[in-house]
Formats: sequence, structure tokens, C-alpha cells
Amino acid sequence: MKILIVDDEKDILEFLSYNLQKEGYEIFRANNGNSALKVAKKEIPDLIILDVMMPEMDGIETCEKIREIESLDSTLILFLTARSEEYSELAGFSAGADDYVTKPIKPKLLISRVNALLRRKGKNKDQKLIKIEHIEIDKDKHLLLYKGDSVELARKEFNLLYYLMTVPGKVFTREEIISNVWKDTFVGDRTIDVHVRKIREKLGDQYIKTIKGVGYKFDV
Amino acid sequence: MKILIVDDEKDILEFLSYNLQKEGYEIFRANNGNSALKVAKKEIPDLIILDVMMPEMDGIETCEKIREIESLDSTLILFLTARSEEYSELAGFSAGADDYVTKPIKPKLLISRVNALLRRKGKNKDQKLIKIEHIEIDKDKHLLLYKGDSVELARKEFNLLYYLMTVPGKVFTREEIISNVWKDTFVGDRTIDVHVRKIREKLGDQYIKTIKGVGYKFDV
DNA sequence: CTTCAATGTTAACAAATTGTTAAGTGTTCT
DNA sequence: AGAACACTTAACAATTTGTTAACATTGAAG
Repeated sequence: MKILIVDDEKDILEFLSYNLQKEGYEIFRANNGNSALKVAKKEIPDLIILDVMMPEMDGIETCEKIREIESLDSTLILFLTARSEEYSELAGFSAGADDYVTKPIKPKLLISRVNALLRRKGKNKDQKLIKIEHIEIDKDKHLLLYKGDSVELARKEFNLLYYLMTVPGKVFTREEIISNVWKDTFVGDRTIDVHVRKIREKLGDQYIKTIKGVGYKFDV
Repeated sequence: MKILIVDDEKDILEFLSYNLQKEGYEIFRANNGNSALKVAKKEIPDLIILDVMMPEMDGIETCEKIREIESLDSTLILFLTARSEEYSELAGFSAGADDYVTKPIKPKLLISRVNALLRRKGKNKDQKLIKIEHIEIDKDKHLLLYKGDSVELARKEFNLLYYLMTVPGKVFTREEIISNVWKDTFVGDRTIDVHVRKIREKLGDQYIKTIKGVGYKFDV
């Protein structure tokens, strides 16, 4: 498991690195927002620990930018915040944070929170395997098998198909699809159709069915 | 669930009470229309079983008076009628009845009708899956199965049929149908008929019944 | 048994929804 | 930096669905 730690204070970076390394995590560091973005894009860490208070780009802003990066959409974000700046809890969550820890940092507490977050993420792995007839989809391996052969899907295509397969047969409205696959970004109506078309190209027309006026469903 | 039984014949009151009590319903009785109104106002039963033939105030008249009582507008009304008095079917429906059963009363039939009416009454709002005889409708999957085979319905057809099936046997007035299936859009008189016709084309004529002057109902 | 209002039927039209292509923009990888 | 890929959108085509008008039929009431 990879963890990226972002803080402008060298002492804290050292301190956290040491403690988390002991737990067996692979650690990356950055001392400002921009550098954090660069490293994150390259390493795709499982967790990013972000100090809220940083010069130039603060934690909130950095978090927002991270959330815009496609390849990091399964990365968890944990905030470090001073007890006084209670406001940041709210701001942090709305920027897309998954948890936060207040300073001064108690190593034991931090480690247990980090473990809990990452354990949860790893646990989900098992639930994220769906097999329907001769179609298998594995969310974490980002793998789609059709009759045993691997089929390459782009990220959005994959997420869309995966979402439809979570409840086979159920019709998902465009609204549901948008809010679950695209989260908070706003895209036009035809975007879904185009992605559906691409999946159909690769998998065949028969699996994703259009219910006109209602939505799409995955069915065998 | 409370049921009020109204009949001038003591034997029938006894017979019905016994059979419905066995099903776990709370039974109230009345042997004429006036007493029925009094009890109904007080107890607000979920269902009223009304004999059509009664001295003084007959079932039709009683039904009309019940329908004028606001607190009873969610109460279902089921008529008991002699096979000969076919006329009363129509009169009953236009007086606001939801279903009727002909005498001589077969306990099993009556109970199944009563159960069918009441089973849905309370929890209609969000029932996603309805199965009646060999017709199954699944709102989430937007799927209609007739004898196990899938039947394709357009959105409005589907919504209309689904709405009628939420309370099988109950007559829905055109007004009710319009306000539930069409919400706020205003459509012409023939629109419902056309949709009904399309459903009948696909499902057979026998399921959606026209009660002239009143509305439509789904029945097996 | 005629009348009349309600409902049934059909086909044409209008509207809504989805499909498709290609182009533009951004991202990732080498 | 450049190539390849991914994502989104616009523009238009194709399709399906919804509604209406016009006329036919039905059935209850006189």
C-alpha cells in the first residue's frame, strides 16, 4: 500500500514517514500542493495524508484538484488539521476528504485511522467482483473478462459497466448513472450514450439494454 | 386491519365474521346502512363489505354516503351481490365500490379478494414487485412477465398498467389515472383509451376492464 | 329499439429520446 | 515533446413514444 504524505513542515513529514513505514507502508512525500499533485499522478497512492495549513495551495484546494484527476478516484484522502480550525472538517469533507485527524498528532491514533481506512478499502476488493454468465468484472484489478478473455475498457466505460452490473436487471436512470459514475462533474446527455456505445462495441449489443424514457440496464 | 361487514342477514354476518376473523382481521358488524355509517365513522375500517340487497337503505345508497365521508376516503368497499342482480355491478362501481363478489359466497374466493385488496392498501406506495396470477410486474427492472415471457411496454403503458395493478380489483377513475400517471401534464380524453388499447393488444383484453362511466380496473 | 354519451380504434402527426460520427480538448505514457 | 489514448460535445440521424383527430362501436337509459 502506498501513502503520500503532504506537509510543509519537514519535522512532521519525518515523523509520519517513520511511523507509517514501521507499519509496512510505502511512503512518498511532498512539501507543497503542486508537488503533491505531481507525485500523486505518478504513483497513484492508496492514501494521501494532507495538511490543511500550507502556504500557497492549502490542503482543501489540493484536495479539490486531486479529486479532479481521473486516475486518483479510488485514492483516499485524510486531512491533518489543527484543533482550532474546526471549520476545516466541514470544508474538507465537502472537498472530498475521507477522514481527518487533529493536531497535535498522536502516532497510535493516526496509525489506527490509517489502518482502518486502508483495511476498508482492501476489504471492498472482495465485494467488487461480479460474475454474470460469462462476463466477469473485477473492480480493483480493473479487469473485464468476456468468456475468459480480457477486454480492455477505458476508465469511464469500466465504471459505467461496473455500476450497471451492481444490480443486474435493474434499470438505472440517467440521473442515477450521472450521479454515481460522474459524481459531481456535469456532463451532457449524449456522453452516457457514447460510452454505452463503446462498451457495446467491445462486448456486443445484447448486454446493455436501453429502456427508452427510463434508462439503461445490464441484463443477460 | 379492520373490516366492517354490513348485511341484514344474521347468518351471513356470522359466516363472514368467522371466516375473516380466522384470517386475522378485526371485524365490526352492522345490519343496516345507518348503523354501518355510524360504525364506519367511529372505527375507520380499512375495508367495508356491503350487501347490496338490504331493506331501507340498500348497499348502493350506503356506499354513496360512505363516499361522502372524508375520513373514509381511503377505505375500500367490496359489494356482495346476488348473481341475478347483474345490474348492481355497474351501479356499485359508479357509487364508488372497489370490487364485488357474487353470492352464493365461496369463502376461499372472498378471502382471497379481501386479502388482495388489503394486502396492498397500506404499503402501496413503494411496492416494486407485483405478481397476480401469471402476470408479474417489476418496477425497478421495468419488466412485465406474462406467463414467464417478457412483454415490452412503452413507458406510459408500463406506468399505467403498474398503477392499475397496485390495487387489483379497485376501479381507478380517469381523474385518478391522469393525476397519477400523467402528473401535471394535460392530455385529451382519448389518450388513456389509446394506451389501454395498446396494453390490451400486448396482454390480452381480459385484464384491464372498463367500467363505463367510472373508470378502469385491473383484474384477473 | 332508438338515442346519446362514453369508449374503442386507427392512422397520422408531433415530440421526445437515443444512436452515431467526427472533431476538439485534455490526459497519460514513452 | 509527441503519440496514443480517453473524454466530452455538437450536430445530425434514426427510432420510439405520445397525442390527437376522426370516425366507429358499444351499451345503458328512456
